[in-house]
Amino acid sequence: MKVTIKDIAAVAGVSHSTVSRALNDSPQISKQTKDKIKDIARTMDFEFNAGARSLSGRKTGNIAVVYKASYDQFGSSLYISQLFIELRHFLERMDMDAILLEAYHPETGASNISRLLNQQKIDGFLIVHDNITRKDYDSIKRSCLPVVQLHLPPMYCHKEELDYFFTDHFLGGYLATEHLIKKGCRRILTVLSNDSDSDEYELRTAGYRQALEEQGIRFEEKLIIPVDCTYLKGYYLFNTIPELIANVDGIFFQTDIQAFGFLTAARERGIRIPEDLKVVGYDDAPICESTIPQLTTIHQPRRKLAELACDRIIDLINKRNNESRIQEILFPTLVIREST
Amino acid sequence: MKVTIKDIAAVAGVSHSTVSRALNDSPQISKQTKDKIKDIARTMDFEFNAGARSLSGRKTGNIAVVYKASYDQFGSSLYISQLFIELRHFLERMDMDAILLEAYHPETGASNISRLLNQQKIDGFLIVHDNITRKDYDSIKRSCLPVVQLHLPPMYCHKEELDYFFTDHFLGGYLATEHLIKKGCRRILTVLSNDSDSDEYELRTAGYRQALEEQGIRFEEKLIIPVDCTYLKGYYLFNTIPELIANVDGIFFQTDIQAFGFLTAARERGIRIPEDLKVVGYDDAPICESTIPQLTTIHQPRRKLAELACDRIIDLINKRNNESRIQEILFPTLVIREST
DNA sequence: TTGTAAGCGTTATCAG
DNA sequence: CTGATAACGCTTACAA
Repeated sequence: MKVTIKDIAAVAGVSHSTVSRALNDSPQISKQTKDKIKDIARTMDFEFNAGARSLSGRKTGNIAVVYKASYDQFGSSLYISQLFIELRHFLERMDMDAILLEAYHPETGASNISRLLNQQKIDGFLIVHDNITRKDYDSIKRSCLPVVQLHLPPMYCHKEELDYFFTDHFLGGYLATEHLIKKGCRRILTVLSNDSDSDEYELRTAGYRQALEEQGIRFEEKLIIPVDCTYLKGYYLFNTIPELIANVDGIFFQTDIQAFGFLTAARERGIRIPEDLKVVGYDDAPICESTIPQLTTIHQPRRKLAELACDRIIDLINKRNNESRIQEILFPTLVIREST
Repeated sequence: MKVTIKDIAAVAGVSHSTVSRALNDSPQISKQTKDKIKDIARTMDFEFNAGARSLSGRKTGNIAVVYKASYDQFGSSLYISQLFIELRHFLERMDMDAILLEAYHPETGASNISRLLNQQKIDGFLIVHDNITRKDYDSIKRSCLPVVQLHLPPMYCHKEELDYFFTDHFLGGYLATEHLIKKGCRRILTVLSNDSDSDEYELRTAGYRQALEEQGIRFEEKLIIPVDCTYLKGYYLFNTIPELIANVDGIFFQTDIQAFGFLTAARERGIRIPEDLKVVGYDDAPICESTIPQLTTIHQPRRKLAELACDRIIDLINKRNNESRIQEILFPTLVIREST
């Protein structure tokens, strides 16, 4: 049935250890036998048995992509699901299989991290979750499996101990606001998500504030509006805070979807964007090109982030450059379209 | 380091085979020793080594969720990514890990199905892909691993050979159209995706046609409009086919996102929905509740589909009721909101 | 350059 | 009811 290295050995007329060495490109096998064996393996459709391989100390070829249960709710998930797609793409190109799972069991609360660790099912962790317990980070460290933290900094672990790749949300907020100011805005509202579970919005707001103050514009608490991260909340902003909108010449939406709803409502009310009011979004979701006018936004370098994270985890698995941590904060960029 | 059944055996003062039996709930072990051993295992944070387990004939605890590369493009992906979330939820509750991957390697074109099969990495396949080669289905069958086909029927395999769960796209098209007719529409346009890669739209259109003809309404080819599956294409329908829209009293959009764009444009033009024109969508994406007016649509039972598929694959893995195939076509349902 | 043999952690068979 | 022991497929000293 399943072809093993012994089968290949029989066909090639060598021992199974020679086959193992040949297929693993051991330097101590002559090119000739290597080629012969590889040829046979190919024609026999051979693949190493994953279980046996991991048992005898090799790698499993699996990487766990650990995410937060709340990402599954629609809304916050747009950016994240795009990020996962990128991650899978890069892992696939590196011949790694991705096990995608929530960090904690939805019913029992048991840690999937420690389960995978103990089951020895994987070679490393990509963590897209800011709320992993200190205990879990410690278990991972004890196991000596590599971890790369993505997207958000961990709450219960010192960042210094980890390899990570984040994007600079402060800078994103700064860039968006600076752009509005450059375009002549003097009174700028910012709308953010009231998702209390994550502090990226705080950082963006801090960047917003800094840009204002650098340009000598007074920062006002009341111009910070937290609402649900939905199209409709953006749409109905005219109803919820009419007096604020009337007295403002620029709005920085911290999610594209909110901006989308707002732009639609503005058009219906005959408010000209960008002439009467300028609007910037955040994320550069595909939907940005669908808005009318097209939305100026902050691009999060999700592909680059995925690529760096995948390259790094593979390096760590192969024990390359693993003496010190690599920690990088990627810069978001401003994408100017029609709404400013 | 890693705790094994031998470690537990040492602590318990029994042989490692007793431990194995106890933890696997073998009936031939006394309740007393069983409890003792399970206790020790728990306090030692024991988990079976996955590799060793699968080597010696047991299951891997992994299920492959195989999808089509084109699903990663935004647009078609909304429904699919929701379906994946549901699948992961159910698998997780059954203590199975999901390996999510494209059917064919994006660069080499090599089959991931046969790779996983030969590597013996998984216990079964959930296939969300209508274009798997006959060869791959044959390999799976030869391996005796269970498969469940979801969402779409396979093109290169007789459906009779498979367990599957689909939804009835014909019925969906029928229900949408019948509803419009009941609401008084006599001239009904249908807008579908021009994604040539999949025949769900043909089926929906056939259902549309049948509903028309049953009610004695003439079917007209020119009322079938294939466009890209995007918000903007829906929005600009007024520009692309103005004369058709002017002469129609109902539109059946075969994707919600197109309907969404259209509703926005209609509102801007002062066309009253549903008074002047009635609109039905398809999918029941979360976005339906965000449209103004809220969109009447066809709900695809994605949760039920995921649940049935996961239950079935687990049964098959455990060799329960596996003498014959289970094949079920789920009924979509009409969700009436404000647009009709 | 290649072969032999031990070992990885588990399950299963066979005795007792 | 429990314990030895072989076997699963692979890697890796150690020998030749």
